[in-house]
Amino acid sequence: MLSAIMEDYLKAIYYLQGETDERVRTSTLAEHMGVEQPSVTSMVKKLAKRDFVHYEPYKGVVLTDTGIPVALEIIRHHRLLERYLTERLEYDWAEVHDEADRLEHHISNQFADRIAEQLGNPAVDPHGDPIPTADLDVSPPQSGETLADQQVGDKVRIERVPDNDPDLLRYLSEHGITPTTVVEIVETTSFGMVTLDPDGTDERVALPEEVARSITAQTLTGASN
Amino acid sequence: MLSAIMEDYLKAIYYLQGETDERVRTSTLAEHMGVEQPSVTSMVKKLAKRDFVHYEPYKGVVLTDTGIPVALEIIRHHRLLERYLTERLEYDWAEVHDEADRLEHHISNQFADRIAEQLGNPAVDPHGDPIPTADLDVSPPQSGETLADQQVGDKVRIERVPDNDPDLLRYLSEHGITPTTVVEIVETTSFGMVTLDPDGTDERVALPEEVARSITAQTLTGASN
DNA sequence: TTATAAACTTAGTCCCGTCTAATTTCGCTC
DNA sequence: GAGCGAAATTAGACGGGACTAAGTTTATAA
Ligand SMILES: [Mn+2]
Ligand SMILES: [Mn+2]
Ligand SMILES: [Mn+2]
Ligand SMILES: [Mn+2]
Repeated sequence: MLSAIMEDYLKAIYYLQGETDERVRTSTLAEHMGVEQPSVTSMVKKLAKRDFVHYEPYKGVVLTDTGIPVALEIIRHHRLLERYLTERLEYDWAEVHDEADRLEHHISNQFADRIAEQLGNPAVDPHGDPIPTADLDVSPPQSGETLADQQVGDKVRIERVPDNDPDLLRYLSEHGITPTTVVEIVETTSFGMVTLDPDGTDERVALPEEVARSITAQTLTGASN
Repeated sequence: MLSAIMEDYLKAIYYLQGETDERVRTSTLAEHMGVEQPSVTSMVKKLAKRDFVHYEPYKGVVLTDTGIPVALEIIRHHRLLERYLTERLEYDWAEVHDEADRLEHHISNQFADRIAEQLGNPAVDPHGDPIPTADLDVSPPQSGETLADQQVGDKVRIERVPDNDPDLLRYLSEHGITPTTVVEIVETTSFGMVTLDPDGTDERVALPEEVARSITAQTLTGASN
């Protein structure tokens, strides 16, 4: 009916168009999928012919109302699998992404619903990303803020971390940083380094600003308090 | 590395060549895979070039020592998944086959080992088929006998049932026939009907001889006792 | 307003796994 | 050992998804 590859394209388009429904450019999609641009052009034409995306040559693509639920279904599968693997099959949160990225295309909705039930219908995956419900409602991001937006002295609660970099995930969990962790910003430098103090420990954790910008967090108290 | 389709061919060849290492003919394989003969010829050439099978034109194929472990790995995945789905995710034994037949190609060995561990390394799947161990040892069939080989009055213990016919599986479980069930043969007819009495109940269960021949069973006591 | 670089699409090729139609080989009977 | 039907193979095509090379379009900036 719809190949695993096509599903990955739809998922990527969903992710890249973000909240703002921006058109996703061929080059962006090519970069993200790890293929050359002509492969993308050829694929988006097929997706457009089957009405999963609006495609305007030279302008990019946007998901249609047909495409969105397909993307959300796959995302639901992915995040439920990640949660199930970590909670029930003793996977480390750094390992789950690749396994989930394959299996998401091959489990039935029944399978997804069963593991959701086993887990008590969790709202978020191990990286803090929201899990769409069975009828594909997805909660909006709690805040748009990232660790890079903070001032020295701010205390913030980590919301979500990127899920596709095992090394980073291992580093973060080794230093006690996971979603719901509270950290204080202890230093920011002009050359792009952010230093954190997790939870009231004395440990310092340093992150490049680009990484800090990929971690979202909710402000608890400002430096002014 | 090896496509899901190729894995299914190898699994089919393993199944069809059976214990006896008979050559599997193109037509048999085509029938079993639900494809036309030229598709099989073309595929077995590819498998032969990659040394998974010995192929002799017009004579058929046999798995090589390279091909056998690949087939066994997939069979291990399949049967572990069936067991996991029935035991942990509330699937009915009639439903598990199709889900397992897809997922078997996409779970990692790590995933398989984890669910095996969760289940306590079971020896058989829900249909009574042996599950190869992590190092791919597979126990030989307990006996070669089937329900069609029995005499009236014999008591036998059901060993394994075919796993790919949901209607049959539903029928059997509704009438209390599963692996390890003990049944008595109460009637066999010249026109190919076998009637059973499960376990000491008064219920009669009738099966066509062809179906009876697909169910293996171990003789407990003969009519002469 | 036009030149130029970057982005994008088109054209053509390849491998995969399937198909139909045509041909060859096998195995058996006479 | 010739003939014949069944089984298998070869030939050629197609859709999926990728690639490289070549040609367009767009955006930008002189
Ligand atoms: Mn994927
Ligand atoms: Mn995740
Ligand atoms: Mn399969
Ligand atoms: Mn089975």
